[in-house]
Amino acid sequence: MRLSQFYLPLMKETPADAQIASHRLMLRAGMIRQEGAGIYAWLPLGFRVLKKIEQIVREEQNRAGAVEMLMPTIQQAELWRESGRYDAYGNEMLRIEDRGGRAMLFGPTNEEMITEILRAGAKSYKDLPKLLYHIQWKFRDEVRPRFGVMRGREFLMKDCYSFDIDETAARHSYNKMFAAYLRTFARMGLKAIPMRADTGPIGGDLSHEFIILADTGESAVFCDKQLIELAIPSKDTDFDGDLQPIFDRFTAHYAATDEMHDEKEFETSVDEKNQIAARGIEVGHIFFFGTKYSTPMKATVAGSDGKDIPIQMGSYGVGVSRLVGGLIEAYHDDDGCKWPMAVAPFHVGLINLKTGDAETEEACSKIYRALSVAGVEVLYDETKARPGEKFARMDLIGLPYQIVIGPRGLKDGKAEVKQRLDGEKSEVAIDDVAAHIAGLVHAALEYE
RNA sequence: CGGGGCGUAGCGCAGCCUGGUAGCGCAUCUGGUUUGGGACCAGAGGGUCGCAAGUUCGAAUCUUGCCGCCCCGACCA
Repeated sequence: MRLSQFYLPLMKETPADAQIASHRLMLRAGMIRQEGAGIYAWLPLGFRVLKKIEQIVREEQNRAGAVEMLMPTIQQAELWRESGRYDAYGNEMLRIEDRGGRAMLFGPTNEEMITEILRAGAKSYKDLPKLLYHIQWKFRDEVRPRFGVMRGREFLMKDCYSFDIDETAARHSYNKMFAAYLRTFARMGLKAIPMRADTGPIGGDLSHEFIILADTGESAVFCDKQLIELAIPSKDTDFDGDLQPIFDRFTAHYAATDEMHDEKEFETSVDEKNQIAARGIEVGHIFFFGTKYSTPMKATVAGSDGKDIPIQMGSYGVGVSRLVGGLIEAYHDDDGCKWPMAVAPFHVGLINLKTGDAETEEACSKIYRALSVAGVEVLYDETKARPGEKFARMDLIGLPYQIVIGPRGLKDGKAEVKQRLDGEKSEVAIDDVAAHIAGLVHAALEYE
C-alpha cells in the first residue's frame, strides 16, 4: 500500500482526553476516531490490526473444534424475558423500540439467542456436544466508558458457547477453550495468565479470566512467576483427546485477581522470589454455568433413556477490540506502537527519503514489488514529507521493520533496516534487502 | 449512579473574573529557500465561541435550562 493512497490522519500532539498509552497512541496513529462516549470508528490502520486479531482468534477457535456462525446485533426483548434477564440486566442494556412498538435491544451478549438456536435444532443427546461461536459487535451501556477501546460501550467480541449432555462432557468443552485461549493469546505475542474467577452461584472451579500483565491494567493481580514460563500447548494438540493435563498444569500455581485474592494462601503457596503482584488487563473469560439458561428456556435433549435432560452450557469470551488496546499497552514506547508481527497492520514500512529522486524511487519500487510478490504487507512512504517526519511517523505507527532508502546509502548500494521492537539498525545490500526482509517476516509469522 | 471538571479553528490552549463584535502555537493551502530524525521565510484560508432562552444599547464573557465530553470512585469483555 502506498501511503499517499492510504488514509492515515496522524496527530503530532496528544489529545487531552486520552489518559493511557494505548488510547493516546491509537488516536495519534490514526487507528480510531471517537464518535461518542465509548464509541469508536475504526480507521484503516486500526481496522487492519482488529482484523488480524480476529483472524487469530478464529483460527484457534476452529482448531479447537468450535464452529463459526453469526448472530444479529439486535435482539427481541421477548427472548430475554424467557431467561428472566430482560428485567435483571439493568441499565447496561441498550433498549430500543421498533416502529411497531416492540421492545428490542442491542445485544450485550448472546446466551439467550444461542440457547434458543440450539433448542430449535438439537433434540437428542446424539446431537451433542456442540461448540458454536461468533465474532460480533456488542453494546453495553457502561456507566463509565474509558481508556478508548479498552473499555468502550460498543466492542467486538468473540463469544463461544458449549452444549453438553453432562458435567463431565462440559468440562472437556471447557478444557478445549482453556487450551485454545492459551494458544490464541500466545500467537499475538501476549502472555495471558488464566486466573481463577468468581463462579457465582454455580460454584466449582470452572471459571477463569485470562489476564495480561500491564502497568495500566484495570485490576490488581497476583500470581506465581512459574505460570509465565509454562510452555503453551502446541499446534498439533489433539483437542479431542485428554486436555485435563493442560488444564492441571496451568492451574497448579497460584493466580488470582484482587477480588479472588487470598493473601495468606499467596504467601504460603508461592515462593517469595516467584510472587508477582502486578496490574492486569482481562482479555478473555471462560465460564461454565450449567443449566442456568437451558432450564428456564426449556432447552433440553432426550437422553438415552428417552427422558428430557437440560443442556449443560458454558460461554467463552475474548475481547477482540479490547485486545488492540491491550497489545499496545504491552508493546509501545514513547515514540509509538511496536507491533508484534502477527498483529501488525503492515509487516514492513518502506521509506523513500528523497521522493522525486529517480534512483531512490526506482530502488524503492523494486523492493516494494519484490516484497509484495513475496506476500509481505508493505506500507510504502513515497510522500514528499521531510525525512524526520517520515521516521517519526513510521515509529508512531510501529510496523515491525522499516526499510530506509536514501541517496546516502544508495551510493554504497545499501539499504538501512530498522527493527522497531529494539531499535536495532543494520545495513543490507540493496539487491538483497527484499529477500532478507521477506525471510525475517515469514520467520516471525511462523508459530508452534 | 455519587463527586469534580471541561465545551472557543483539525489538535493543544488563551480570552470569561472586570460585557464593546475573537486570538496564540501546531496543522492546512500558496510561493520561495531547504532536505538522513517532526525545517525556515513570506503570505493565505478556516470559528453562528456546544445548543436554547433571558438580562443588556451590546454577550465567548453575566443568569437559567438543556446537550455533549472527560476525570476520581462504585461496576464490567
